[in-house]
Amino acid sequence: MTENIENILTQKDINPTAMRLLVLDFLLKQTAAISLTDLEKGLDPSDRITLYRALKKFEEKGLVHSIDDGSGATKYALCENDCEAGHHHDLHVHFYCNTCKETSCLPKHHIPQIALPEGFKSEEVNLIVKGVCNKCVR
Amino acid sequence: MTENIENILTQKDINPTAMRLLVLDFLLKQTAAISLTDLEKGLDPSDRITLYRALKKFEEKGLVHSIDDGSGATKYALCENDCEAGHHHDLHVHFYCNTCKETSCLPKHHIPQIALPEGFKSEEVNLIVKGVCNKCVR
DNA sequence: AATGACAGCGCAATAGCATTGCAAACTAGC
DNA sequence: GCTAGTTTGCAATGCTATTGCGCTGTCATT
Repeated sequence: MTENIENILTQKDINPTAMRLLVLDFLLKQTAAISLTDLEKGLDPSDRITLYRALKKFEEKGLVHSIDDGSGATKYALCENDCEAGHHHDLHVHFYCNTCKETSCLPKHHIPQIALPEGFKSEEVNLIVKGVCNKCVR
Repeated sequence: MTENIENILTQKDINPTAMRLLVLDFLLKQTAAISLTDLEKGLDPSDRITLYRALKKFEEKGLVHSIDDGSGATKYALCENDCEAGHHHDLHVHFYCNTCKETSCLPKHHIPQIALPEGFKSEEVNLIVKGVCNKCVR
């Protein structure tokens, strides 16, 4: 069981330490993107800085991607399989629910091509839709 | 001359104080969206808090809109004419230049409709394109 | 088995940003 | 001129990201 998680790390060239296994395990259980504070609360007696560095390492190695949803805190979520170190493919839409404050990925919804004016070169696109998610709507 | 600026404020139901005239005047001179810190530096011997509250007031009254470009600092830019108090129409794309760190509005590029999954309700869309702007590209 | 290099971890500390409370200064209406 | 309400400036708070440093455990080499 833990073998699985460990494999994920080693495949991404990340040393599987106890702390990192915990973090990855926690991430795998999430349905939405989580902030550093969420992670800290989820893994109670843990140091915030250590978790921060674990996430940074994961991001650097292409295991998670970070999302800035405008809530002030950076959110993190596991990447799709096709991400590589330093070369993210997270060109999908993120959804921020104004009610439950959860940020989730909508990987099926690709970001449409934006026609930029002459001389502009696009390197990255960030599309956040805010509203009410399917759990909060009624 | 100052008459003009004053009129803009009164039309938006904002008391035209000296400070606010200065802020609006500064905003009118900008080609890109500016952060609070930019504003503070541009109007040198001014209190950051006062400027912050001026911008808040402007935003509340529909004179400027705020943009979170992921740089950590909120940027502000004047609205188009069709904005009203509490009811913004800033559904245009924002461009963040990774080189000069400037954020500009691309009002001609409307945000395409995003088809959300069942049960999701969109209230606001935030589309930031990052790359190199026409001044920095070569 | 001892040693040394190194990675990871936890604590402390820093810096930048948004935001609020409070008291002084100012403005407008009476 | 006086009072009420608005605006301003200072101080302070809280949250976030980020870095430095020393301790600890691990692993390889001798």
